[in-house]
Amino acid sequence: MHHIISPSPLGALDFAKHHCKPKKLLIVIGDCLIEYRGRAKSLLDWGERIVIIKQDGAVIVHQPVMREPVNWQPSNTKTDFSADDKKFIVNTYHKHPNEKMKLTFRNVQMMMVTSLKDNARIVVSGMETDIVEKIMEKPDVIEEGLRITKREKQTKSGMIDLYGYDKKGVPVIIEVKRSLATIPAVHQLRMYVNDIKRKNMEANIRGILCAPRISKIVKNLLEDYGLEYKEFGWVKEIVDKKQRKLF
Amino acid sequence: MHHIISPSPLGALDFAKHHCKPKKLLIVIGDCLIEYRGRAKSLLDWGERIVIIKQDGAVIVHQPVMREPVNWQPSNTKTDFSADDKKFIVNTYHKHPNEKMKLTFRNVQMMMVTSLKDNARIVVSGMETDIVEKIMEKPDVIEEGLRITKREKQTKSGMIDLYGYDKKGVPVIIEVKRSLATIPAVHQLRMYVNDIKRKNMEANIRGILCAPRISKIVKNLLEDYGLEYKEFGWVKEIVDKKQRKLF
DNA sequence: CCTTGAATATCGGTG
DNA sequence: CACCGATGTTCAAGG
Repeated sequence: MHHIISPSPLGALDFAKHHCKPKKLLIVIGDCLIEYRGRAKSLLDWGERIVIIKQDGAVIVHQPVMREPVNWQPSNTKTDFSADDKKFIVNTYHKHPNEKMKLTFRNVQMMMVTSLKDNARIVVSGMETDIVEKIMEKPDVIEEGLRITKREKQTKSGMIDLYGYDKKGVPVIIEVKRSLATIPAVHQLRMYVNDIKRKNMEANIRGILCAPRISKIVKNLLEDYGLEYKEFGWVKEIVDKKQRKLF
Repeated sequence: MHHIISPSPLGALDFAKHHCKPKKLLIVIGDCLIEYRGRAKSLLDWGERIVIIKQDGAVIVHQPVMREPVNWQPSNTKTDFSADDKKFIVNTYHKHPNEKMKLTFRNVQMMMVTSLKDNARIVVSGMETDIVEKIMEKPDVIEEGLRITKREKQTKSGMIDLYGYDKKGVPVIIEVKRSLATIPAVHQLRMYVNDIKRKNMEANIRGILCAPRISKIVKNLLEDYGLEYKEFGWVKEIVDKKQRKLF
């Protein structure tokens, strides 16, 4: 791990050239102006930010607030450095899509280079897949007597999450949302149901939107279209099952 | 700006307690294990990462690769520190939604505290709003003789982007997508058209999906529902207009 | 490679 | 506060 405090622009360039090799991670903190051009175009006026150039070439720029980076480049971005006696400049280039970002520093507070070792992969649970799996395993959580026959069935209108029959043998289509269900989700479910109705020449098909909660407008839409809502509350049980071995 | 290299766990705690006050920004680089519980649940095994605690309380954790943080907390998160002679521990708590994240460090490479000043706001152009504005200004880019009468009109099914009449006086509904148009977008447009048809007792209403490109499945869907597609090519002109004063 | 949909999405605007 | 849609969304999975 190497670092330098308050280098001059040429000092910063020297540090970058000397230490910043492939597979190294560089952090620069300083006062910069940022121009981006690619899928869109942006300009960010002077201000003090943190810039991280990661070991895979990804570049992220953080202002002192907010979770999101204000500017960035994805993995496999090429970076080069230049300077004169007033400015230290970082240029980044990416292909497919073509994008470039230029950072012009008029002051650098600190730079550091290191190489981090991290082979761990995060394990997350409680997401839509987990909920779908839970319903597959034990369809009674939706409705007594429900049988699931297919998962992620392809239709002309897109993919549906679950397909099966209720205890009376009526076909049931289920769309799962792990958070607040949206209006497009209702339209999507309605299209699924219509497609199946048309295809099977079958008028009696149920569509169920399964989510922890829905807004009033979504509730009304479902009613208008003869669709149903099943609240699938907080998935504590699912999370605990998957995480038992982790914690 | 203060920093410390390779502190012991208790040294790290001392540094954090001494320097980390509100409105300060803290960076910790070290080997840690991370547990998160909130909307979902996650576990990340030991590895070397960069942790940034921002001046608004946001916390982001970056592995040495990828653009996205592996773990995080949003703005207004509370953080506290503790340690024993083996471990340095960072606990973070957030409300609405309730979430907590615990970082356990078994080694710290570096810590630094600073306070960054950045009042700049990024200016981005080339996005959907710009495209909608462009069409408002000069509807001929969509079709000769088109008149736009309303923007972001509220309907029962949601919001539509643009509403107007073609040169023959036929009502036209336009949905704008700045990138690849999705299947839900088609459903949405279809619902808009149906709503207006029903409300106005008017059978002849056109729906146009406006996007730089569409997939085959979306093209087929549009045809099935009697909707239209208008390619709105790369928005260089728009970008240039808005950015002329910036660059 | 392209297409599709999820995300601890995040974030801003509006009622 | 809840709701809604855009994002330079990013990312992984499947065809």
